[in-house]
Amino acid sequence: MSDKFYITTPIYYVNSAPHLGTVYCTLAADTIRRYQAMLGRRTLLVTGSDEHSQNVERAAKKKGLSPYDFSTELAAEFQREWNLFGIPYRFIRTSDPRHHETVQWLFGRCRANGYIEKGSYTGQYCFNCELYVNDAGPGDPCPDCQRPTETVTEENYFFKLSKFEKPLLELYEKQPDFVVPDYRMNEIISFVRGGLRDLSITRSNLQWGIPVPVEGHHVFYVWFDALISYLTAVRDEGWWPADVHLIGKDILRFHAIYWPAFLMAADLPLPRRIVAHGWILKDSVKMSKSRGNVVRPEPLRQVIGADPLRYFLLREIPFGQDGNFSYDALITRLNADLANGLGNLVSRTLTMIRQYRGGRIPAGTPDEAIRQQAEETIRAWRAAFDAFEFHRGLEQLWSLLGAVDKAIVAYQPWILAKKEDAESQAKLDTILSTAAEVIRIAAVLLAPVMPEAAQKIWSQLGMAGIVESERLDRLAWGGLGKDQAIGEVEAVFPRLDMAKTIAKIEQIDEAEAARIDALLGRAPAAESQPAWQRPEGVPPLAPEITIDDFARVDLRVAKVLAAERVKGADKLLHLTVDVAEEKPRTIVAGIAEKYAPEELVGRKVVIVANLAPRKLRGLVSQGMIVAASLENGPPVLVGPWEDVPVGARLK
RNA sequence: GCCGGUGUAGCUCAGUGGUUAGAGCGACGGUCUCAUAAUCCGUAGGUCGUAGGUUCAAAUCCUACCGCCGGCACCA
Repeated sequence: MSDKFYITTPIYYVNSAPHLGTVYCTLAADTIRRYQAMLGRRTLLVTGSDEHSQNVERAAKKKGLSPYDFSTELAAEFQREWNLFGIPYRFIRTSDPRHHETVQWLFGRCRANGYIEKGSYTGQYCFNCELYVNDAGPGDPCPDCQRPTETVTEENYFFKLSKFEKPLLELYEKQPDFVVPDYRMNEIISFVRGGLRDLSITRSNLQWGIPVPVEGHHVFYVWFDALISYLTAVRDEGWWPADVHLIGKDILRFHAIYWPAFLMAADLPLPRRIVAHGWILKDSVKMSKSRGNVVRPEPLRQVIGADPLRYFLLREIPFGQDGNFSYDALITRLNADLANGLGNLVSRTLTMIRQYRGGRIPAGTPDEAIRQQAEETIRAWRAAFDAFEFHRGLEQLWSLLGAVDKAIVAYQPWILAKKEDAESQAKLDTILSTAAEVIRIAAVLLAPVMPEAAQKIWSQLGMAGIVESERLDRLAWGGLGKDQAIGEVEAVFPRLDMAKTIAKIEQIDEAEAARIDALLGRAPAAESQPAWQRPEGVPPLAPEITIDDFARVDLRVAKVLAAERVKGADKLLHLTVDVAEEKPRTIVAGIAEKYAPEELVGRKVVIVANLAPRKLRGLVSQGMIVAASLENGPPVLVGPWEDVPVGARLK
């Protein structure tokens, strides 16, 4: 087993400020790092900022800053957040000259090994998403943002990803836990089995990026930039390879396929594991800027504290799965588990020790059942944390705490205290020392999850030193000092009032939202009247066109003669339509989810009649049906209000 | 359409062949008093998605179907 442990979070895109999702990932990484440190390893957590992109260029311009200065402000915002959360980290910025060097160096190695090739590429590009849209035709909208794509031809450098199909599959086979959870590993395997295409890794249409060391104006594609920061951060220091790349499930493919392929091409060691977590949903709905339901972390931290938030996120959400966040669930769980559970147990135990034993933890014979359960809990905790199943470890520990609460009631120490016989006094010593010992063990186990609270409990128990310098691999029953004097007793987890707590969070959130808008250079919401907001699902207007542009589009009224489902496709209908031509046309339309074939026959619809034919599922579609829809909404067919002969042109 | 997962008490989930199917939370009733209106006890009566099948015995294995989730394909 290695004595070092290097973990990374993604480097976060400076397009937005930290939100609950990034905080979740970073807190989890911090917990894993602390856990590993308590196993005696040298540890390092790297996080950072991903700064090169056209979006950043644009946002900076809007704010009147250079991309670098804009990014500097945002990078500072991230660092500030991690500082406030008490997370030790090393921060890497992609704009750092050291990083530029590393990327160019890696490019050089891949090239020298024959895995880089020059080629040209023509495709539909979405400037908003900075993505090529596979298989899109001219004028097609972007699948993600619905904005129109533009036809772009670039001479680019390609990474020969296709050569790594086999090596990657061998890697996955040899290391089935390369990707965690296992169902994500399966997804990756089946994706790679489906074949890999070479990857264009340079762009010539932006400036704000890392220059490719060749003639021309190329910069590197974001993924042949961002991923490499994991390497830049620790070059020549012996930390590489990373032990864990902790990421969100949305960027798994880049980490599990591209990244190992880049490293193989450059003859470098591969990271040991890619661990993908799920998304946090707000009230069961995905968080997004357009929905305006993004949860800002600062108000939560300020009102309930970093530790309780850490506990909630790791306990409530089975790691790897999507999880739900709501104020109600948060406060309910914190009150139940932390205030009523752990906090109250510490409080009642220490109070009894003070009242019945003068503030000294008596040396007693342990309660055997509790001792056994405690030792089992330590084992289970280790197993759960090694497998990134934090919620299971926490669950186990809490059932131990519950057992202690039950035992206290069974022993009735308040009655024992009033009896003077030796047997009663011995029993009193047993329950008090047993409870105190469990609390000591809990403090050590919890230290990676709630470092501050664990330290408080540790000190209240009268333990000397720093709880995090304890070794989890040596943790066992019986670590209390003889006749140890306890410290000052104080509530560690105050009970939260649901309504007041939520009100406080929302109040702080208002100011925080405004501060972040200003930081990102977004229009500040006018004070008197709220800024107009585009209704959900309504896409922004396409760029202006002239009448001539419009005249090039030939829209015609057509009548559906026949309709049937297309085999092997959910969304496609095969339509035969009459457009007053010599022969009826075939049109393949993606409306099968909304319209049954039989209800279409005989209807008059509008088609784009002069669209270049396109092959879909083996059928040649000669045109496109006009339908209206919101983003991701069902299409609604458009037809004439009054009857009009087929073949009529729309102008 | 293909691949994978999943469907268990109001909620979140545990339970991979064998006594009357469990936990936590929430709710209701009761209790102790060491404790943060905490703890503890009891109650809540869930066709274990549906229909078949295998078996002495199935929530647990098999088949089909339905719902949901994810990936891919496909579309807009």
